[in-house]
Amino acid sequence: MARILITSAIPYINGIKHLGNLVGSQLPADLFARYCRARGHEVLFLCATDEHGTPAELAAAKAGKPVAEYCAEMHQVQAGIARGFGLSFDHFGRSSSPQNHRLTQHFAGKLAENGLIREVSERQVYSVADGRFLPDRYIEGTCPNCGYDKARGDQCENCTKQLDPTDLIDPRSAISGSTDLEVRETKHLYLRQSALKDDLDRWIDSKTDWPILTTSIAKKWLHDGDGLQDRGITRDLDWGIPVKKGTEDWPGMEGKVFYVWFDAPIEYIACAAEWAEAQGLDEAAWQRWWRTDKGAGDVRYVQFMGKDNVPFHTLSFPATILGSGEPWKLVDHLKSFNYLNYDGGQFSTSQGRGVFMDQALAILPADYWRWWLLSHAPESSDSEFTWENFQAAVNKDLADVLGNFVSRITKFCRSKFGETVPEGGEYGPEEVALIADLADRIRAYEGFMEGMEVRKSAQELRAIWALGNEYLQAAAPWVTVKTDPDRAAAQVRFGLNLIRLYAVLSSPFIPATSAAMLEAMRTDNASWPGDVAAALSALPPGHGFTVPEVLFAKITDEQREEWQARFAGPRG
RNA sequence: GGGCCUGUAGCUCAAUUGGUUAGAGCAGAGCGCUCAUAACGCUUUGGUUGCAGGUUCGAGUCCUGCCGGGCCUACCA
Repeated sequence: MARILITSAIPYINGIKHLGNLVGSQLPADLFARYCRARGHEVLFLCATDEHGTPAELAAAKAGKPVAEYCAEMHQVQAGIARGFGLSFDHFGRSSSPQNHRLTQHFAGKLAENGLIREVSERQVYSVADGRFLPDRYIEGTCPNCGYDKARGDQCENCTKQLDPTDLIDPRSAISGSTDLEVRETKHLYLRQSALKDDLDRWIDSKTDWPILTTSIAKKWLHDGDGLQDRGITRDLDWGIPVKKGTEDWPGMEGKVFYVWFDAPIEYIACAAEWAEAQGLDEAAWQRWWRTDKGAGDVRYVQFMGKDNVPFHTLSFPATILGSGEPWKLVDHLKSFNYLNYDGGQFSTSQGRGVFMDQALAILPADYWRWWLLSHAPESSDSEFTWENFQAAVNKDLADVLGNFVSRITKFCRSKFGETVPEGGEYGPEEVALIADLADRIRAYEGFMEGMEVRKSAQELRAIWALGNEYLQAAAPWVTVKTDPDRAAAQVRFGLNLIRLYAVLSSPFIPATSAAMLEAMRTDNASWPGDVAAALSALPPGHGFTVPEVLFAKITDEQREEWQARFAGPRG
């Protein structure tokens, strides 16, 4: 039994996430966590909301609420939706937790002790009307290069020229539109990532089995231009973790907070501390997952995220950990995903384009979405959601191949033998042959799941389902029942046992349906089929069952057209 | 501008890392079955692997150029 620590990139607090966000981190992480648990491993699966930063402050202001209150509410909303999707976090924490405050300040203190923090005085744009410093992207003006009047302070979206906010003609605040801007001197802390460049480089080089997407992004940042740059880790904001050196004040940094990208990954650790506290456990309980000197030596740590998060997880966060000089666990495997597009364009939170998690759940049960998203996960390149593809794939895979299999065998049994696993007959050569085929495919499925090859896993699982229909077609119990009732009884018994087997194998993908299948079979035996022959005798003759409701109703053309129209425009 | 990824059947994707005749699922066609959600099974039609060159006994795979799509480029997160 292995010990596996799993984290999903933590979703930002300013609103409900769309399906593209879900498929890039939380959902595949949940698939892996459920699989690892099903295999009997000890798993700690953590996620949280990422609550700091300018967008959170602005979203709260827009909602007319204090930012702390807004974040607390949105955390509850996101937690509820996560439950709705069956995301099996051991804990869903908050980056604003007291635990994260302490740990973030602790790491900053250690980094300072080790000479890896430097103070930098810089000049930044301050908006008098907004009462705040403005990040470059929150300053708008006319592009000096092309004359576009909505150029942002970091780059002109029209001509793509890189800009400095002071380059803009007639600059204004993107928040309030105010032109009452001035440049003020302010002091910030920088993490000396450049000093850790060689350590990080060697570490990345040792990760030969990571996705190319992951290592190429890391390499680019390490070697591009002058190499890895130091990064500012503080901001002039109200909402965030106050800058402290461990538990001590940091002279000159009063009123400043840590930058969200400094404290967000540390929340992975703090979340474990939150989990322990919520479980009534002591410090040692979470440290054995995170401190290699306190029991985490045998932990395998896997992270899941979209490609946009890769630099922070391959460089910034490892720099924080390595730089602390303390024996914290570094990530062992980093699974990154491309983007899911929506009907010819990108999903967009800011533009309200696509299907959002709450809307998805309002339309269909989570398992429909889980199956489609995972079986189309954007692993090798960006992938695309279309309603036609969604309807066709879900109807075929879930309703026809799996759902109908369960229907045909349970209903046939009920009509010929009653709602009891029939007695009589024995498994013959056909069943033995199928057991061998199943075993081959199950072993392949395990290999793909362990390798986090999501699409291939789904493909293999579907092939396993299809074997059931092939078997029934060949066995034809509706024929043998007339000539050789014992033979028919054995065939039906085999088919009913396949339902239980499928429930177990499918549980990482479609947990709610798997549970319904086990319930219909009136069993709580969800043990993984190491011995496939034994697994197919788990339900003995005489065992009662229930014919379940249709597991997956088909998506009709009318529904699809209605949804297509409803989600064509921006979210209302 | 620079870097990285990507282009394979009508659609969505594979191809053991340079090795026989490029494979699956869906959609299409034909046949079979009648237990089942008009479901299932079997058979089958689809390819000049974006284009043009090159290296090699051999290229979807490596190199060069061109065309298209995407991402990143460090103060959104």
